[in-house]
Amino acid sequence: MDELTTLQAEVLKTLASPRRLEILHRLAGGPLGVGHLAEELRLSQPNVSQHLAVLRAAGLVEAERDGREVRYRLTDPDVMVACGIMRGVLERRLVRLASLSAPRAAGSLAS
Amino acid sequence: MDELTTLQAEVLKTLASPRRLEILHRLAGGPLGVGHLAEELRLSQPNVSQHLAVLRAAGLVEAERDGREVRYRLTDPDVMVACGIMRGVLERRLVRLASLSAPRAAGSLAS
DNA sequence: GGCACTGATGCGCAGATGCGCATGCATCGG
DNA sequence: CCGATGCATGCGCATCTGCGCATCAGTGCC
Repeated sequence: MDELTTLQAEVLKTLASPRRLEILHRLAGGPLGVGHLAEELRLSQPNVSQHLAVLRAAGLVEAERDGREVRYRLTDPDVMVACGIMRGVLERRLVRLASLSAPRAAGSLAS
Repeated sequence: MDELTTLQAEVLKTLASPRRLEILHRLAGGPLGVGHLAEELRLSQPNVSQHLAVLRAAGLVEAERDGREVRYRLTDPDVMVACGIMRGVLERRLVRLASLSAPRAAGSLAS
């Protein structure tokens, strides 16, 4: 029905991978080559390349040749802002879970 | 490696469905019963129920019985804020695509 | 208790995804 | 031209997901 919703689901599906999230986080610090990413993330080069292809197809990253290397960079940093908000929510959730199992250790001030 | 990243990927995977996104958007307007959702979204009741179960497992919604009905509501509205940001990005992207195919009709002011 | 209503669950199939692995393609140096 | 480097692609398999359908379970009314 709503095309925007469909598109958003596609993008979210692309983001819904720990490896791709890691890749994006690295790219948030600046453009990087495939080999560099593969080394830092301890992943095989083909694997990283595939994930980057997926991210590129979703329009989340852009590629640019620089000599023999191919530099990838974030297309739209705002996406990472959205991810950051979500991370904040999840962090709070983890803290909450931790304080439930050990109330006197954490934020029991609230009660 | 990073547990937060893994958790985030799980949540994103849960969000990566047009139907679930629609459900969340409806719930953003207030708690609703399963049948109500199914009717509005033109989906079968079992289907909606399954999606709600998935959303509940991810901690995105919470359920509460009210008589025979089961009211579902958003656990954390901030998640929808993140979704909103992403929607904004995608909207802009769609506009950009439209203006590329018909430059004189849209935001050609920029040039 | 019996019945109607509302929601949850089990099952099976079709389609999609992620991964490792081997291989193909482009670029640069000799 | 040839080898080396850096990246992309194709393939096959194991796994997962979403959906429809039928059925089960909880609740309230009579």
